[in-house]
Amino acid sequence: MSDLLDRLRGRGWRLTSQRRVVAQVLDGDHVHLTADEVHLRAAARLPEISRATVYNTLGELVALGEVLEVSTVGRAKRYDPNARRPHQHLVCSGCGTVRDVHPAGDALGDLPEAERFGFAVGSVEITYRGLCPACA
Amino acid sequence: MSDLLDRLRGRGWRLTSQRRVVAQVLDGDHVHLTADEVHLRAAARLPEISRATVYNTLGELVALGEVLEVSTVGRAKRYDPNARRPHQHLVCSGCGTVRDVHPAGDALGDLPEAERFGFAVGSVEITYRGLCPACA
DNA sequence: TCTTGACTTGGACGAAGTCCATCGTAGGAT
DNA sequence: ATCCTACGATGGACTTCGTCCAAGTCAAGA
Repeated sequence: MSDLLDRLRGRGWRLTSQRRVVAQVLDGDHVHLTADEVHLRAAARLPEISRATVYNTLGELVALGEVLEVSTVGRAKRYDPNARRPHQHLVCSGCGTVRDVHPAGDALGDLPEAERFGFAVGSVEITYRGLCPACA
Repeated sequence: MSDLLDRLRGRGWRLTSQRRVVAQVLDGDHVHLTADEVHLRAAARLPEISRATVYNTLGELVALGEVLEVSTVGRAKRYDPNARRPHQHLVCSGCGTVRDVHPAGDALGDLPEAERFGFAVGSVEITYRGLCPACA
């Protein structure tokens, strides 16, 4: 965790108490929180932190590549602090729960040259959708 | 197109002029429209159509599997009328252009049983990201 | 043609997220 | 140790995207 704070300081970040708290919340456990949940947990430690600051900080962490945005259909974005090990996501269509998964194939390689339309393809994002045991 | 209307009638849909117009708009050209764009185009043919009806109709078409929701990063959902042939999307990180692509692998099969956490996995959504020739 | 319940309407409502003017403070300068 | 100041925080208004609802309308079967 202090690793993260160190990296941020190394990039010229001012270490405000707000940013420290947001970083701590994200590092706390490996869940996929919405911005609102991050705000809730951050406010437990620093009651006066504002929503705008949480949004700003999350946006900056995403821009720095320290945190990933998980695109969800029709729900609030979720933030994934596990940006360092590549993985994909399994999303419950019922409750929105997100789990990290590690499929076997090579999706990038599976896209034939003829299908790339001259694009410089850099990444693949795979989302598996289904119902979790509780929602089934 | 009348194929689509036939299928919908076969499923017990009442064929209202509003539903007809939305179906026509979606069938018109193979683009990836937002709900608002669908409403705009539908209103060109049937000026008094309401936003609520467009949302309802799109939701029903998605539920019936006639249209796909494309998850976009942080913007409005897009609706893809090309639901009959399975395909994935190639998105330009520069300008946002979306192209349909057809990768070779079997992404669903690539997710090991041990990685499914008891979920009933039903679909995979793959998004390739990169820069199109114009943006590169 | 009549009837009826499915469909549509528009406006209020709500959730998620952005913007902005103003205030506060981290951290370098002295 | 204190001062300065630009960067960051604040909170409330605003925007965007979408849902809900009560009341009115109409497609299609009897």
